[in-house]
Amino acid sequence: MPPDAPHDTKTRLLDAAESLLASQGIGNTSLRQITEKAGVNLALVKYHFDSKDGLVAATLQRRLEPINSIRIRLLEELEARHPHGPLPLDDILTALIQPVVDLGLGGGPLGRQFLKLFGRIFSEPAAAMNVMRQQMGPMIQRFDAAFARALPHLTDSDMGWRKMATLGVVQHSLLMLSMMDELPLHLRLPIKFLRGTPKPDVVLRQLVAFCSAGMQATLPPE
Amino acid sequence: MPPDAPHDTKTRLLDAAESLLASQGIGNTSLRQITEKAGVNLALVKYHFDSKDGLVAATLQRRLEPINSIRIRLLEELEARHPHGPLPLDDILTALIQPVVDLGLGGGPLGRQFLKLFGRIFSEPAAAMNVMRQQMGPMIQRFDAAFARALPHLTDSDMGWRKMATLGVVQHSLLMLSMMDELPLHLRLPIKFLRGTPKPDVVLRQLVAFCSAGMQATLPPE
DNA sequence: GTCTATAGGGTGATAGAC
DNA sequence: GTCTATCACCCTATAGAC
Repeated sequence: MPPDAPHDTKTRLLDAAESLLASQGIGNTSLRQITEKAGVNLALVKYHFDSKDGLVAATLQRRLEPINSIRIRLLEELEARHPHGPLPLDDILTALIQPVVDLGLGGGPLGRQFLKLFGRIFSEPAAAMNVMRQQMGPMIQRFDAAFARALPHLTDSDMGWRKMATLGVVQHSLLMLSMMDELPLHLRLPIKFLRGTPKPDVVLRQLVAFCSAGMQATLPPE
Repeated sequence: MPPDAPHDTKTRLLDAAESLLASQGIGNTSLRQITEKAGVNLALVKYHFDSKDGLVAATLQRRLEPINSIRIRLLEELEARHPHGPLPLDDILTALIQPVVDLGLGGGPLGRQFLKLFGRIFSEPAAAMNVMRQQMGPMIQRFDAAFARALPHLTDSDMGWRKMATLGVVQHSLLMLSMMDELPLHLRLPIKFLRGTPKPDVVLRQLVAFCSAGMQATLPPE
């Protein structure tokens, strides 16, 4: 237990869980590892979070909620600046991508930890899926109208494919970035073009450019 | 054990492992579950694959190897058709994406199973990473020259970001598609635009269009 | 809120007989 | 190649004292 560990038991459990879940995955992390790292008694997991699933869900929720709040705030500000007519696509994508990139790469190693956990979310089972439904679902739906205003000529189906692809770009790129400092050099094939940790604004610029172009793609005839 | 189960023990273990690893993830699947499903003695895992990690690696390898062989063959055919000058970007992307989509969605439910396992690869720990290095790394490197010929004006760094984003699109979209028939309706937010299983050529067309546009994106000034 | 103690079960690995 | 049996350890959940 580090000397500056928070005194609140719940927070200590969440911090320890976040770090271990990020580096090992959910299935491979035990409550014993978490409580030991937190310097907290095993039984307190049940008292504060009821079960392992409860702790995992709370860990995800703690970070996702503020990120999604900022996303929606940015989107609302954008809508206020453009009350009529089409919305600038790049600005919508920035509202979607900037908060998670900033929180992940802007701060210290804690943010990186969360990026990794976030990158894993879609691959992990039920516990994570519940958070997806509560946190990500409503957020994405909130963006639907904005995307439709920016690209009014797209069918629902075409738009669906493109939103899925956009989420994939964000998810995968952030997972790769978060793994950078822990992969041995010879395993860094997908990101060997990077020297050191990229700055948030560099990441944002690249991801927005790719997704924006993809969103506006012309489908070839069938 | 189904009546048409293969008689080869190794194959039975690989089949059972593939199905269980896909639906539960690596960390949440035990050797006992796998051997029971395979109708095979627990100790035979050690004999044939030495360890759980060995079995997991072999399971991934069995499917990735033929997919990556086809990818490289398609790429070579493309290069033979265009011995000089720029390569058509969409054709490169098709060579990269078509084999995995076809194997995943073209056949029966077995392919779908693999798609899910494949979609999880990047989130799972060391065992999977070894296969990445052996199977995916060389394959992606093989495509590097082709991409450079198609987009000669891109810097190495810009190209790196775009290749990463492209892999993210493929990885994430296929994972979502493979989860379709198992997610409850109310959890299908990211793919609710789909009715039923999409045909491989529809998926290919959408993914190639998005990635192709993203690859050719114009970066805004910093 | 926090603790001890334990129930009840799962885990991967492996020695050694056939 | 296949089996049984077992080792040594890990797991989550929980009852009940403080």
